[in-house]
Amino acid sequence: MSEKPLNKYQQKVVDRILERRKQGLGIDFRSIQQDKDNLISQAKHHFGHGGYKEALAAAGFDWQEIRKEASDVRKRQRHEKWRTEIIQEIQAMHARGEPLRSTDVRKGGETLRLYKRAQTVFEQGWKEAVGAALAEVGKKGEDAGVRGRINWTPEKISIEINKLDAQGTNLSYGNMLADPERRKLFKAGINLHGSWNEAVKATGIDYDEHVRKWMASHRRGGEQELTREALLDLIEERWRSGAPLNPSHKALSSALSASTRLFPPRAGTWKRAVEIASAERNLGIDYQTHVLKNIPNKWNKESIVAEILRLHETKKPLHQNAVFKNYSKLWSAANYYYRNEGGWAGAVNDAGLDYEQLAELGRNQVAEQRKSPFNDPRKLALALLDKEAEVGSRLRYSHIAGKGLENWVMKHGGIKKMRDLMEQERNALGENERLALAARAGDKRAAEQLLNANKPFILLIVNQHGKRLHYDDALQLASLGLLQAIPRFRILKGNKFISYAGSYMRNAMQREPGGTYSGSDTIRIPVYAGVKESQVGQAEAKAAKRGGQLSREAAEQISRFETVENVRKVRRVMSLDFPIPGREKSTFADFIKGTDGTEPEKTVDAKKVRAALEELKEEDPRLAEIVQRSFGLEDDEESCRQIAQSLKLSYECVRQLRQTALKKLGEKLR
DNA sequence: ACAGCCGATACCCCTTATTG
DNA sequence: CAATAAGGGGTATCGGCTGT
Repeated sequence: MSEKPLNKYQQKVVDRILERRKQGLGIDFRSIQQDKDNLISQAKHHFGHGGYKEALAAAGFDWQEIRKEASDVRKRQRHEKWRTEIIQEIQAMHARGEPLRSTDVRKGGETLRLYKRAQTVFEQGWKEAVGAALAEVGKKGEDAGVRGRINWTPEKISIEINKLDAQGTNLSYGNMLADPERRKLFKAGINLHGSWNEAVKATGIDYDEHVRKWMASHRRGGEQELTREALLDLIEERWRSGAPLNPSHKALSSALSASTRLFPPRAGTWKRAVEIASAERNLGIDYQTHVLKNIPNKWNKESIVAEILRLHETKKPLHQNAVFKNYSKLWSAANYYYRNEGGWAGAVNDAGLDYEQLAELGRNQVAEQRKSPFNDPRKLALALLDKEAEVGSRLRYSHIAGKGLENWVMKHGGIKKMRDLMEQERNALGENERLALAARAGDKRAAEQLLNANKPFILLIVNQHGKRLHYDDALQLASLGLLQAIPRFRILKGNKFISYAGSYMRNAMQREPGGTYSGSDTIRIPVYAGVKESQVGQAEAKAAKRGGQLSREAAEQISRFETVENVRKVRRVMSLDFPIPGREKSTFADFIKGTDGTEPEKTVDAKKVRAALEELKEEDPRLAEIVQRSFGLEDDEESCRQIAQSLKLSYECVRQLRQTALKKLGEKLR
């Protein structure tokens, strides 16, 4: 803030500043730099310390203000640019037929980014952006389903109902309920009028009449609404020819609907139709004995009471909503048989229970069930661990900013706190579960460790479920199964990894060998791993030589894998170095399973194994030989088939003998 | 090497709408 | 109605960049 008069150089600088200003150029630091103007260095030179700041002051500008002004300008420019980008993108989305409602675009990913940006650029946010975008193509936001929240009033409901009616929409309860588009209106109608029926009636439409008309006009092609006479004819004819007359019979569907129209009121109309036919045509049908007896009806008061008691014993909620939803047959039966005794409540009371009390209990129970598990911060921490594994890096706020998890995280003190809790929970996990998380996050070594650590378990599963397969195949399938389980494993569910993986392993092996499993699912690896890897390697090398083209020979070698992806996948699995029963003798102990299968991970001292093996040799040298050869204790390990060939036994026989041998060894090691 | 700037993003909190 | 999800506003921090 120099009060001193300016020298001529300084004056020149000030003039240049004013000149820029006059031309509408920016006079903030950045703009000048961007224009490669030497004004800054001039100012520094002539104004000394403080440089440009001083010069600005001398020119009568406040540095802070100029800065702010400039940043505002940039912001405006940026926003202007965004504005067109956003509008273009929305139009493109609209053209692609993608949903434009804020609830849809806010779900995450690119659209969420677009949405947030629209919020900063447009004063009224997303809604305005969509409106502007669609206005350019001559449409309104409503066309894309965008609408604000609706404060429903009876008037609005009536207007909407009238609109739908004019469009020829089926206003029946079932149709409204089924259609998510109309759900809001439907719910609002029920809320404000007590029932949908009332809502429609309040609009001045006769609900029953409407539904009847609609049904009639939408009758499937060719079907004619039966006349009264035709209906009676039909009943008579069926009765005389001995055809079944019970209403559940398929051939009677149109007759049934006609009966509701011809013989109202609705309930029991079929019965009435039959009775009328019987009376007018002198058929002498007794509905009760001739028709109803054909209907397999398990319900009566007794069975209803029994069913209620059964449900009560299994602690199922018995308030009417739950029963209506879960046991609709029981519900309608009870309401029918107890129609004069208080309906469902009457039935429950008849079962000797207190309905009011049960209803209260049931409601509470349901409310409890509905409560999110995340009320427990530890559960939330587990979910976050899963999430972290899913994204594969340290969990950031943006990963959970999808509102659902975010709200819970906030409720429990923010993400920093949750990170601590996550760490605690992680430490409380078992080794397998920790490894599974790491593996899911993309840690190859963790996957490898997981395989190694569970070797005994894999062997156990292979022995139990891989009987129909070549042993080595089974081993590969089982280990693939374990790997498949990794990305789908969720800590939150509270399962042990190994029990979860078990089902994948079993599934993998139980699939038909040679079956058409392709793509990202299981691949069957038919032969010995090392051989296959070298085959694949060779094939790829040859392919590379030919500039990516596989020779016929090479293609044949790998053709079992069907696709290049599968070949790669095989390579990946191989590179995990799955431990085919080892060449190092000391690892053998790992393969002996406990006979009860409860502690497959228990390992045994190698020396003891050797002793046990010697013992076995005494008892049954053939068993010992099979074990030695199949696990390569003396020499290279051999497959069951190889051993079978040299012993002149069948493959299956050798496999069984090996199993027996392992079992015996296991017992000796106890 | 260090400080300051700046835009973007991370983080947080409170209000309001929706849901069951 | 209670529980949950969405809406929307704010401050703090990050990380790239520049000038000293």
